[in-house]
Amino acid sequence: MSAIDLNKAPVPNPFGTLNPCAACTVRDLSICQVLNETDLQRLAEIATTMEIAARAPILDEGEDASYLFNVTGGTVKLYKLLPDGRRQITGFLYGGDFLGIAMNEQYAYSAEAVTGVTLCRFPRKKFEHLLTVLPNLEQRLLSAASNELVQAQDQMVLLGRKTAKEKIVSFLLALSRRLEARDKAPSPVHLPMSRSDIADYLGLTTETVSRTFSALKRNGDIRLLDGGKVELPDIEALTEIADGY
Amino acid sequence: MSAIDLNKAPVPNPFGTLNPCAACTVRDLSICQVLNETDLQRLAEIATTMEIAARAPILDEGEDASYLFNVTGGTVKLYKLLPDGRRQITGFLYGGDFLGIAMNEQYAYSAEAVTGVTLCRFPRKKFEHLLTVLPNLEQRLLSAASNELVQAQDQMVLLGRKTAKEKIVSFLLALSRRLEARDKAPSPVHLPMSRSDIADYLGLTTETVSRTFSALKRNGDIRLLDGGKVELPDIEALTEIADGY
DNA sequence: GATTTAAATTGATTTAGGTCAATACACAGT
DNA sequence: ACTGTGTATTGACCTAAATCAATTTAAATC
Repeated sequence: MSAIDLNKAPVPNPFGTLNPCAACTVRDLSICQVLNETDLQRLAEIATTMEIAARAPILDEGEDASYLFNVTGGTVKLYKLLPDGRRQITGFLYGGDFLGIAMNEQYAYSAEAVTGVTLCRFPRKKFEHLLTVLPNLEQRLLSAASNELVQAQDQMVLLGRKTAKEKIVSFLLALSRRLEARDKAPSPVHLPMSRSDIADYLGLTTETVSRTFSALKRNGDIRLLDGGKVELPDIEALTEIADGY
Repeated sequence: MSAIDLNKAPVPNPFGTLNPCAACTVRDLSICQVLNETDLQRLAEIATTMEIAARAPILDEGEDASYLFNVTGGTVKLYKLLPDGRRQITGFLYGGDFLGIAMNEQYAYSAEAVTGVTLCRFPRKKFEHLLTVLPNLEQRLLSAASNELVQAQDQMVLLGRKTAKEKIVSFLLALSRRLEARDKAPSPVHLPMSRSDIADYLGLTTETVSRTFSALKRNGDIRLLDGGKVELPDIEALTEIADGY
């Protein structure tokens, strides 16, 4: 059974026959950005908007890849498991991110909602057909894949060669840069995920994550606010820490 | 100055006005596989074949990404450096692999020839233009990017969560599977790269790589032949080791 | 607001893999 | 064959982060 069946059923389009994209708050951040009204309509026709509760599974590694998704709100984690339960989180997705570039006939990883999540779901076959007739969209997807690969390589450097402190600071800075890229203040950053998720993303344990946060706090490098917010008082200084100067 | 300038000058097409692709031994493994005669000719028109000596640089991180490449022979390593010299090798490329999917205006990593290497070089602007008129090629590139992303995620699991032994065995098995995918015997595998390269690929030190090879050998899990060849006597058993059962 | 329950933090101890150092080996050049 | 230079291996020791084990804090649930 598909993991998605465990979740709330697709939400009926609240705009009746209207294009749901009209109300999409992340359109300009997503792959839809390159589509004109006509083409957007064609994509909307194969899309279903959905809401997923926090902690609910979205898809499971190895499952037939029947659907692709656009994350329109909330935070999603992607992860892979080893047989004995060791887990590596390969990425976090936020509003505007596309879910499903990296796969073949089966999903190559599992995905789970970290917070409440809203998604735009596309049947894969139909989506792939659209790709063949919307060259803009295919180009945009290639560009997204290219960016993801660059990020993946940075993450390999982090996992293979950085210390715990450098890993944590790199992670915080990546979130900060993401805010900047969207014309928001680079600090504070929000951490919707648990210490254990952060640990599994950075190749550490929860204890080491916690200790490292405490040490950074003690040293004045960061300030832990409530609601999972972290203030970065000196981003320059943090950048030096992240790259181990 | 471009790293490529340090290498041997481009080799004049040895086939005169003939399409050099006619003699390409890895055409069916590369992105060219999807092109018909006419389109292949168009790609060949913007291509220059080159030979790079072992250890010579091919491109440098941060440099303007003026060229893209097809590896037609030999082994290439891709890597990123931290300011203090720590190195992470993000991948090895072999005949048929495409070099340059993951980048923006500048190269996101450095590339160096491990062995003597033959390349097919494309000016990026011209290549990108060709993409817009050869939809097959763009599709193939997207599919290549997707596969690379899947591989990158596997590598994150390896770097973040596997033990030294699991890392080494996973690496050997990946090479073995590559041989199988090309209808060759899955053992022995060839290791053209140094212990230090393997270490920087797996997030280990040369000493640990060496010790782990020795332990695997002592245990009969592998046999070290000369010429950098490694025999894998029981691939089933190694697969269990690689995933930590 | 009181009561569970889960998540985060901190402490004590262990260990896998790193570091430092000394051979051993391989092969390129004479 | 001999010699030199870089690479690989092995040994002794050390340390960053993991593991094991309490607490403390925060967030649900009644």
